[in-house]
Order: sequence, then structure tokens, then C-alpha cells
Amino acid sequence: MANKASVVHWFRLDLRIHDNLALRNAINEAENRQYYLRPVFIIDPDIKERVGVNRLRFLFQSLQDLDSNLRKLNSRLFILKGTADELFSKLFDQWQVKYLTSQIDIDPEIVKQDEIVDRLAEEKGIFIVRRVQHTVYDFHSVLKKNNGSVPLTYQKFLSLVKDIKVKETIEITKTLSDYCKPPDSTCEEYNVPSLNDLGIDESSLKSCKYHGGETEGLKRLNLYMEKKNWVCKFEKPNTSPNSIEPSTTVLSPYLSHGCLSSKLFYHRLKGVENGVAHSQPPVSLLGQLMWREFYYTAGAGTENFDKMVGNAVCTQIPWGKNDKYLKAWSEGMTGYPFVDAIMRQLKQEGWIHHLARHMVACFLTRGDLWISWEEGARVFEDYLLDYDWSLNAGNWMWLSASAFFYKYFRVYSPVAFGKKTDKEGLFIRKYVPELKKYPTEYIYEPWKAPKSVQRTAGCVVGEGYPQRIVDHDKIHKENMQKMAAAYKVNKEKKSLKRKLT
DNA sequence: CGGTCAGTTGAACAT
DNA sequence: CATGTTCAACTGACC
Repeated sequence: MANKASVVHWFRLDLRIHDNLALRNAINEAENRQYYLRPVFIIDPDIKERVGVNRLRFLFQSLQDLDSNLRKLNSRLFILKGTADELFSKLFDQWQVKYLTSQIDIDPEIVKQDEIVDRLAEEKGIFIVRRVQHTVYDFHSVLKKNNGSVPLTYQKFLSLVKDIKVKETIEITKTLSDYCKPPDSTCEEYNVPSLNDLGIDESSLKSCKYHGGETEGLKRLNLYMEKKNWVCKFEKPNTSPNSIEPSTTVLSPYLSHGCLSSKLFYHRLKGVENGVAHSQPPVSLLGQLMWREFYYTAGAGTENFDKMVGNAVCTQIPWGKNDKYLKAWSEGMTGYPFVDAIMRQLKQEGWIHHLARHMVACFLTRGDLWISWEEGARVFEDYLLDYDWSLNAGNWMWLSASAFFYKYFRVYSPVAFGKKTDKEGLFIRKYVPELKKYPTEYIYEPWKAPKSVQRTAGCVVGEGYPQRIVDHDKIHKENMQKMAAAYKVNKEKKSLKRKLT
């Protein structure tokens, strides 16, 4: 057993070696004091309930890559199974931990856990270091600059960060000294488990389209940063939600897992834009990164950001409950081919284009099904590879016109919207294969096809493919009246509150 | 307090 | 095909 003190770096969503300040702090401490270095990742027993299978696969691939990158530095990853408080209450003594580093997270569950670990560490006299490294900017200083209140528009956020100089990235170049290697470094019980070890049959999953890990993340970053002209001309609204291959970078899963540093992405983008004409936020690629920062800041500064009730920025809307509709939506069985194609792509591949998210989120909430954005957010949490606590809640509030966006009467048409970028319906034919032989005329509206055409195409609506669960033209108008009523109530409440204060 | 203005990306239709 | 207008149901920041 260890007879020497240890430094622990606790990896969470910072699954990388590059630009990882907390990790470098840990390494320096271990080197300077000749302590053991133990980079750990904790796998919670109920991880399967919290993380969907595709994201689990991405996570485990990222852990595997992280382990192999740590080994190149003469270290390794120690996988621990259990809850953080139970594990640490034992290991702090057993490993003689003196110094614990990690990144700062804002997800309330992680914050709660950190408070428990803080108390535990205080009892044992362990020094804790937590670093901002999930975002470009430190949300704390941005909020302070805005007198402690949350910036509620993107432009306001941009004006707040305009003059903040972004720090340089941090690299670890030296390999670790042998004396930092704990004696149990070769122990196999700390190895990264497979999905099968967790009781998931990996062969039951769809083929892996986006492979997790720092190595893949950096490769993908380099691939896109080489296309300088493409980067400089990038305008988000002009990219396609329904191209067969993604029309955007798909760096988001790498950012959300911390396989890729957002700060590195920032500096690389600045480098490409430097001295050349380029598009601007909000539509530019750098603008996309700033959206992430905006939501992160809003999430960090708002109580109950992931809920409607008790959330100061969220308009209270009397959403209905309809489990049948919710299930049809989440399984891609609404009877609207464009909506279903998007939801099936999401479920199978774990990533959909941002505008595709707009389409299905609007459909679930204010547009058609009148179901709470919180339900949609839960399904996205399950399906998305790039799930991120504040971005998910923020975007769902945006799309349901609960916060940040208020022109609720601008509703996406499940028939017209997709046609702008895919007249032939190739995207639908791929992800809703039962309709692949439909004539282009009917591919977005198969129920309009004459029975004989449906039979010739090999799929009768109501048999091989569901009938529409709602009539968009009719129901979206009813929903607009409900939205108007909810806004009116909200306004009255606000003016009442103003009078009282 | 009130007026003004801008706000990542709607649809349908006209020119 | 790109651009502009209408539909009519908005809010937050700022002065």
C-alpha cells in the first residue's frame, strides 16, 4: 500500500491533456513535492440511468483515449467505480491525498457533489484547486462585469466580453518522473471498462459515426481549420439542417466532453480570421462558440435554469401532458416525415444540425404538441452526444419561446421548412426508409398521396407509416392563442410585481 | 417612466 | 433566384 502522499486530478468533463490547467497544477505539485500523481475518473453506479447509450459509448471511447494519452506522459488513468463521496472518504486516507484538482462545473448535481467533497477535504486538510476550463471566459467575471445580473441578450453578452483578453492555452510537454508513479499503477482494476462490462451489448448499437476522444477532437478541429475560406465565409443560417453529411463541424460532442478545449478552438478561429475578411457573430463560426459562452453564463447565473418553475428568466406556460405524443415524437413516429427523420437521426447517431433541433423542439412545444420543453430536454439529454446542461436548457427555452426569444408566432412548418434545403427529400428517404420510394411531390406529406400511389410506393399511410398525430395547420393556430394568453398573464404578473416593489 | 430599436436563422406571397 | 412585404400575436436594453 502507498506510503507516500498523493496528488489527485479528478477528470470530469475535461477529458483531455491539452489546455488543462487543473491537470498541470496537479502534475507540478506532484513533481515539486515528489508525491504520487493519480489522475482519476469516477463512474457512478447509476450512470446508465443518466447517460444514454450513444453518449456512454462516446464517453468510454474518450476515457480510453485519455488513458492512452496519459500513458504517453508516463502516467495513466485510474477508473474508480462508485459515488464520489463514498470513494473519496476512503481514498483520501488510503492514498494520503494532499492536493485535489478538477475543473469547475455548473451542473447543479455536480455542484452539490463538489460541496460534499469540499467538506470531506476540509476535514482531512486537503488543498482543493478548481479551474475554469470548460469555457473561453470565466462566467464569474462576466457576471460581475454586468453588476451581478445575467445578460439576457446575445449582443449584451458580446459587449461584456469584447475587451476581455482570452488567456493562452496550456500545454504539458514533459513526461512525468518515475517517482510520481504510484506502486499500484499496473493494477488492472483501474482499467477503462468496456460497454459490455456495464451490461450494454455494444453490438446492439448502430455503427459509430462520431468516435470519442481528444485525439479525434483535435483531428476534427485541424480538418476544419485548414479550410480557411470555408471558416471565413461560414454563416450558420446558410448551412443545411438536412444534408446527408453534416454541413457544420460536429465539434460539439468534443467540446461538451472536454476532449477539445473551447479556448483552443477560440484561438485557432482567431488565427484563421486574422487579416482576412470574414463573417461575424452571431452567424460566424466564432459566433457559434460565443453562443455556447452566452448560455453557459446565463445558466451559471440563474437559479433553476433547467426548470420552468422557480426560474426567473423563464416565462410560465401551462404546457399540457400527453405521453402518447411525447413517445411518438421521441421515437420518430409523428407521421410528419421531416420531424421523424430528424428524431431518428438523433436517436441513431447522437447528433443533428442546430436548425433540425429548432424544427423538432418547436414541434414538441409551442408549434404542435404543446408539451413542456423540460420533457424535450430530457429526451435530448438521453440522445445527444453533445449534451451540455446549460446549453440544453437554454436552447429549449429559446425554441419554446420561454426565454431569450419571444416571437412565438414564428412557427416552423414541418412541411415547408425542410424543402428549402432538400427539395427531393433525400434526408427523409435515408432516415425514414419506409417512405423512400415516395414521389418527391408527396415525400413531405405522404398522407396527401392517393392510395394507389401509396401502394405503388410500397407503404400505405396508417399501416407501414403512422398517420399524422396532429394537423399542423389547425393546431399551430390554436397553440398561438394559448401562447398569447400565457404571455398576457406573464405581463400582468410582471406589472403587478413592479407596483408592489 | 415611456419611447425606440434591435433581435442568429418563419411562412407565404409578390415583384 | 433573390429581395421585400405582410401577417400582427413580443421583449429587453438603452436613453
